[in-house]
Amino acid sequence: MTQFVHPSKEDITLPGLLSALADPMRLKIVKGMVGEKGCMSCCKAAPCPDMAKSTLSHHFRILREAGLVRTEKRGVENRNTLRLDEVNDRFPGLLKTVLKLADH
Amino acid sequence: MTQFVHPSKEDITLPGLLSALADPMRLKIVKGMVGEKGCMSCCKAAPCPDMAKSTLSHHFRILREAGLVRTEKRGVENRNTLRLDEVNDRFPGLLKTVLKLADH
DNA sequence: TCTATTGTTCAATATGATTGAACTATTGAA
DNA sequence: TTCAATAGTTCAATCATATTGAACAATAGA
Repeated sequence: MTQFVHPSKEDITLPGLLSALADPMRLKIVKGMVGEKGCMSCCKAAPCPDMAKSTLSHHFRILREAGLVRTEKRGVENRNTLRLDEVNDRFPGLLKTVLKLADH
Repeated sequence: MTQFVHPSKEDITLPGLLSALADPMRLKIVKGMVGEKGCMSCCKAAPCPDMAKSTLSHHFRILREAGLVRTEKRGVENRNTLRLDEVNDRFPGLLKTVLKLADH
């Protein structure tokens, strides 16, 4: 059984968030999750089909450990939810600003 | 003679900025430069006196290449200026948001 | 039960960070 | 002008992190 580790809201840090969002792949994943109302399987969230499964898994782990994403196992796939309220509560305006600028 | 390489405003990228700001040392440097009206020598900007000179030099190179800082040689020391207007012009609100949240 | 699907973990390699040592360039004083 | 002090850069070595293929685990459905 795989257990997912999520930081509590208080343990979310600004460097952790920025570092997680600084990767183009992960930024696309997060953007995609906002579009899909914050819930997505790992495969659906993949911004690039050529990316190795293990790399994708690694990126989701970074997003989890940064506190951006909550992962739950649902059947055969993972259900990933953006921790929007918690992140906004701790760092107001950050996600909104970054995601707005992420278009180009 | 040492020549400093700075990206043009158009070449500043969001991942580059986020990645540069994701490091606690560099975030402190940038914060310090805002407090000092955007101009500072490398030594003065050091957030930690125990840090090796070469590490500090490396951090300033990252900040330069991200487009956050402009470095000019002035006598024996370097004059580092925050490229506030250019960064704000290209990614409006980003610096303000990040720096406001950087306090804690 | 057998197979396909979804994702994790592991080991190996490649890429980036950190530091001490050596070097360059400027300033100021003898 | 020569010498030492100051401020940073560059280089090479070491250490940490990212990336990927291969093997594995767990669930769903035939």
